[in-house]
Amino acid sequence: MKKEPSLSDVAMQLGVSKTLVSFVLNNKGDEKGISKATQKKVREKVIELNYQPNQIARGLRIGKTKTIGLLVADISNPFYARIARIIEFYAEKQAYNVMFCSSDEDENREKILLQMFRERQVDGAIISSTADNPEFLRSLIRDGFPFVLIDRYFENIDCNYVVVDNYQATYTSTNYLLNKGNKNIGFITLSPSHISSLHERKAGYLGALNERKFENKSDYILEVDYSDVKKRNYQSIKNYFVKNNELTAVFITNNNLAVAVLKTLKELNINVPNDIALMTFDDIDIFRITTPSVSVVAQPVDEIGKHAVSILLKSIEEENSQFVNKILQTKLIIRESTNK
Amino acid sequence: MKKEPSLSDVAMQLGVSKTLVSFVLNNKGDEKGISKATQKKVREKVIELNYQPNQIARGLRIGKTKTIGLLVADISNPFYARIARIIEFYAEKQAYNVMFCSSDEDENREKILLQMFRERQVDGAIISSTADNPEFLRSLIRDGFPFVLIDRYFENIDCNYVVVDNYQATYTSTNYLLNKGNKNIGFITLSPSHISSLHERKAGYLGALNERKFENKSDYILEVDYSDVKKRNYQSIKNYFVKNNELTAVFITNNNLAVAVLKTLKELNINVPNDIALMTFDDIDIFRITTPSVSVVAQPVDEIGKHAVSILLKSIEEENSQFVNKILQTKLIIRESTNK
DNA sequence: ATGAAAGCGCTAACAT
DNA sequence: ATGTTAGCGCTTTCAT
Repeated sequence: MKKEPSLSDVAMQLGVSKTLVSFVLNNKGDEKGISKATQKKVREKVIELNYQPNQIARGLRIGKTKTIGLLVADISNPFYARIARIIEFYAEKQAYNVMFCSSDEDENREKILLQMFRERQVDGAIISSTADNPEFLRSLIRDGFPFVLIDRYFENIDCNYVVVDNYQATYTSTNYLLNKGNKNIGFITLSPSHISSLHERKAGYLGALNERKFENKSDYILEVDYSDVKKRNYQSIKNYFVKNNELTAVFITNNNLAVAVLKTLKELNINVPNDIALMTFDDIDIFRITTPSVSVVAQPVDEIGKHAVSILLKSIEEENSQFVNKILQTKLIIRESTNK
Repeated sequence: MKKEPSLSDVAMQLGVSKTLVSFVLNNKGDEKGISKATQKKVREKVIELNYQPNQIARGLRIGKTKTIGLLVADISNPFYARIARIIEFYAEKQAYNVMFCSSDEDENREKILLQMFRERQVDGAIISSTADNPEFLRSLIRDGFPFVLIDRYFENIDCNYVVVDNYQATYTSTNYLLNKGNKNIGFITLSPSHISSLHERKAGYLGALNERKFENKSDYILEVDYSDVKKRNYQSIKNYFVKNNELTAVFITNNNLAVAVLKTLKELNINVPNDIALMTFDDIDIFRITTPSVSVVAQPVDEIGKHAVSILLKSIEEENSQFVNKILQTKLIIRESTNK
């Protein structure tokens, strides 16, 4: 790799100081009273040499890298991929760049990746945390490292977060299914189950059942290992449906899992919605074009990304800004899969 | 943000030199003959202070950031999201991090983003280029900036790339459809059409038709604007099917586009595969669970990502390594959508 | 077995 | 209107 021209190359060739060149390039030329003529000379030389400022050096000097870290379970999950795109969009508007990492829902990996982000001096991070014991988040707060949680938060940790009202979402959805006359409603979710969003989704489901005095059979709740879904091992799902064939509806807490369930039902020759109604979290493309199309709880993905970035950047740029907590509402979209 | 402890904090508190601490932390303690006892002291102090090396400073000093850039059209396209995940996986193994950007198939954006990558001193980049006039890639080569193209390459630019045999892929697919007795086979692709992969896919389709002496009506080829797909404006697709209702099969060159077509066909009440057979590029989850499931040309995504990283890192770490060109084979996966 | 000092490329306070 | 200089936190050569 050829050596790139540096500020001093530009300065030297022009017979001026680095300071001057730096001022001009940072648009402080007028403010600092650099003559128009000199400014022009500088800009021309920059183009001639194809000089590109070294942002690493700049970052070291000013203590900011204009980079933010994005830490999610899996960047290839359409929900997170979509969020990544939105985050990129808003970050770029303010000249920030984004670095991503996938934790694979592994708490230990999450810690390591976060540490890596910090060593690389990202100015802050957007995190979908998988932590069960989020002590390490406390230490981020103690150090004043700016971050905002998305999708999941922790009751006993006071920090920035942007989440949706998961309880309300599944409470409403379950009621919808009950009102359609379903008496045996299954619930399929992911483990690790300590994750706040999953936890609350389950609570919303149970809340709706209890309120209507429906018994909630524990058999009707299935927790599938994240790693099984990743490895496409759907045995537990198959067993679940074989065993609980009196179910008339099922709610699924995550898009990946819903895909797994749809595949399994297809294999088992169980028809949606005639044999069983189906509803899931996450409005991704796929659910609009399946036959039947799938009723979903849509998260306001754009809003999540937008708020996450704006809260983070505020947190980075203003010392001691207050923590902000944003709880967004979801939207129930009814399609064919719940239409018996 | 609290000031982080630095190397000299560690050194000072221990009453030793920065050099020594640096040696120990870079595992050169033994080689440099630092006594075991001192090494132990250093490591303990590091933990006590929770010292985290500043990789920006390190990067400036050694001229490497251990970061690679990933530039694609849209990180939220499942094909690219998947590749991103793979690239992350292999990069991490060698202690590299990845920064991503989406060009939106905009050549000018691509140039700017690439420049930004260079200013941020990424050690190299993996690029799915949208360029029509790829002169700026030549200047990367001139500067010795390491990069590898994926998905698309340029005939007259000698550089690293990892692509699939697109001609063969559509040639085989079209022949499959012809053998099934289809006489009027449509072809729906994206513009900008100069992109090598799209270009070759079209050539493969035409090649198969010509060989069998089938006339290729230009009406049967539809080019949809990338921006229309993004904006979910499917009017041209609708018109196409209304106009060409003698089609018995259609091949689509990209997953996003296929989703758009499936939605449109559903709206128009055109049944797949009874009214029309359908086949597309890219084996993403969605196509396995639709009814009917969709026949696809599967790209070896894992292989693409794996090779891209390994070629790039080699290119970064070895001066004057030869350019390598990898052309991978696709796999035709037949599902229900072509089963009349 | 350990340290001093230079320098990566930049910014900014302080000259002049 | 422009220049000198110190220093961000690290690595590494050369001393001792």
